Amino acid sequence: MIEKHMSAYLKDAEELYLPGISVDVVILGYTENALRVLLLKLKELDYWALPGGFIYKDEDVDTATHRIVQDRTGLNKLFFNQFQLFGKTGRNSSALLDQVNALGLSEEAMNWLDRRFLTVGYFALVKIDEVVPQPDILSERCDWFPVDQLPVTFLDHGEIVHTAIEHVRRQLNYFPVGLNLLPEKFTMSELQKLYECILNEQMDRGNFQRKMLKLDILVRQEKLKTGGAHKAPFLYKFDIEKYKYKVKHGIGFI
Amino acid sequence: MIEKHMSAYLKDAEELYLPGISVDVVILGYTENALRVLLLKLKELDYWALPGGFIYKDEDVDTATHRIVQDRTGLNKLFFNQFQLFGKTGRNSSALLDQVNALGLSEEAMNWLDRRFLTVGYFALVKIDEVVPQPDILSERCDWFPVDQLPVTFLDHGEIVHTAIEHVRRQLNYFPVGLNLLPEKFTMSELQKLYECILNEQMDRGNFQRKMLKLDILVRQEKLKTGGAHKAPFLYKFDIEKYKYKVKHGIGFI
DNA sequence: TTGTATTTTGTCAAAAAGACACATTAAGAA
DNA sequence: TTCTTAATGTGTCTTTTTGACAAAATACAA
Repeated sequence: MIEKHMSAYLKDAEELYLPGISVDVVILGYTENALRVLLLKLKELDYWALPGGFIYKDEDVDTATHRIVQDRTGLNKLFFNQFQLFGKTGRNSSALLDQVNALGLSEEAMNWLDRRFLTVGYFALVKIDEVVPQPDILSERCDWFPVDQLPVTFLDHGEIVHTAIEHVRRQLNYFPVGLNLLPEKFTMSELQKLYECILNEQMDRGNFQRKMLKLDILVRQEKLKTGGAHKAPFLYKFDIEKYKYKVKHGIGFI
Repeated sequence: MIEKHMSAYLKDAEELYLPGISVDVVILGYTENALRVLLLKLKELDYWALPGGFIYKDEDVDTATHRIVQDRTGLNKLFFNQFQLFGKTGRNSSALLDQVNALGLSEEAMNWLDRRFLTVGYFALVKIDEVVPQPDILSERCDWFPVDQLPVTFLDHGEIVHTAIEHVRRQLNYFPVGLNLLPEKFTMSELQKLYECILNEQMDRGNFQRKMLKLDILVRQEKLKTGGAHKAPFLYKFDIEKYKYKVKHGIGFI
C-alpha cells in the first residue's frame, strides 16, 4: 500500500519542489483544558508525524505552509508563524526508509527521500471545533494529542513540538492565542485555563480577572444560561481592534 | 577583479554546498552608546551586505554559521542564535548579477547563483573590541554601522537586520546581551545605556540600578579610578552562574 | 578652595501584585 | 420548597514594585 502512494506522491518531486527542504507544522488547538497538537499516523509505520510537505520551486515558504495547513484542517483563514529551521546533519528519512525499503519504493521516490533534509518549523493556532482533520496520502488517520502526552514520533517531531510551545510561551504577549484558540465567546475561567496551560502555572482567579480586564481588550456579553450547579458566568469577546493593536505592541500580560 | 574571485569561490559550489540555501549573520556589537552591525562592502558594487555563506552538504547549519562568523571576526567562542528563515520567492542575486554579468562570470558560477535562494538569518553578539573584522573574498572592506543608520544594503539585508533586532528586543530576558556585548567589567551607566539602545527607550537612573541589583546577577568590584571630573562609578561583573541560570529561565528585567 | 558633572543612595506616593474572604447564584438533592 | 454544592463576582488588606525626584558624595578642574 504505502509504497505505491509514496511513489505516486514523489514521482515528480525532483522537478516540482525545492530540494532538501521541507515544512513541518505544529498545529495547536485547545479544548477540554489541554493544549493539543494534530499528528498524523503514518500508514504501516509505528510513528506519528507532524503535518508537513514540500515547497514548490516558485512558492513562498509561507504560502506552502498555508497550503499544507489548509489541506489538513480545511481552514482557510488562519494564524501561523515560523519559529525555527531545523538543520542538523543526518536528518533524513532513513528510519522510515528502513521499514519501507523492502516494500519496493520507486527509484524516483528513493532518490528524492534518501538525502539530508532541512525542515522549517511553523506553528499554527486553530479553533479545534472548526477543524475537520484530513489525513494526507501517507497517513491513515490523524488525532489531537495533549502536548504533554505525545506518542512516539517520526524523527525529531517531538522535539519540534516542544520547541514550538516554548516559543509561544516566551512570546505569549505577541501572539493572538486567545483569539485563535478559544471560541468567539468564552468565560474568564476558560481564558485563565488556557493561559495556565501555556505558561504551565496556576494563577489566582480574582487576580487574573483584575489584570485581564485592566488590559481593556475584552467586551463583556450577557450571562451564560446553560451550565452546571453553580452561578452562571459572564461571557466575553475580544475587542478586535484593541486586541490586535495590543498584540502587535505586546499585550502586557506577562 | 570581482568576477575572477567570484568564479573561483563558486567553482565547485554545486558539488560542495546545499543548493538554494545560504546563511546570513547579523553580527551585533555595542560601543560608544550605539548598537552596531558588521557589514561588508561588496567589491565594485554599491551595496553593503551581511556576512554570509553557504552550508556544506554534511555540515550542521549551526556549524556553518559558526564558521562564517569566525572567519569574519576571528572569534572562536561566541554567542549566536538563529532567528528566521527568509523564504520569499524571487529572492536571488539577479540584482548583483545584472551588474556583474558584463564582467564575464564563469558558467559554473552563473548556474549556481542564478536561482532562488532561501537564507537562514542568524544574529551573533560580540564584544567589538575583541573583533578584528576580516572582509571576505567578495568584499573590499567591512565596517560597523549603527543599526539605525544603515547604508544601502544588498537585497533584503536591511530588513534582516531590523528583524533580528526586533527578535532580540522581544526576548531580551532570554539572551545574554550584557555578558556578550559589554567588556568584562562595566559601570551601571554602561549597562543602562545598552538596555536603552536595545529597547529604544530612556530609563530613570536610580530606578534602573535598583531593579538591576535586585536581580542578583551582578557582583560589585572596586571603584573605577580613571575618568572625568566627577565621582568615580563602581564597576560590576556578572555572576556567571547566577546569570546563566536566570537567562535560561528568563532574566525578569522587562 | 570652589565649582561642576556624575554617581550613589534615599524618600515618598502611586500602582500593581498576592493572598484571601464573603456574598451570589444556578442546578441538583432532600 | 428548601437546602446543599460548586463555581462565580466582587471586595479588602498587605506587600511589593514602580515612577518621579532629590539630597549627599566624590573626583577632577579651575
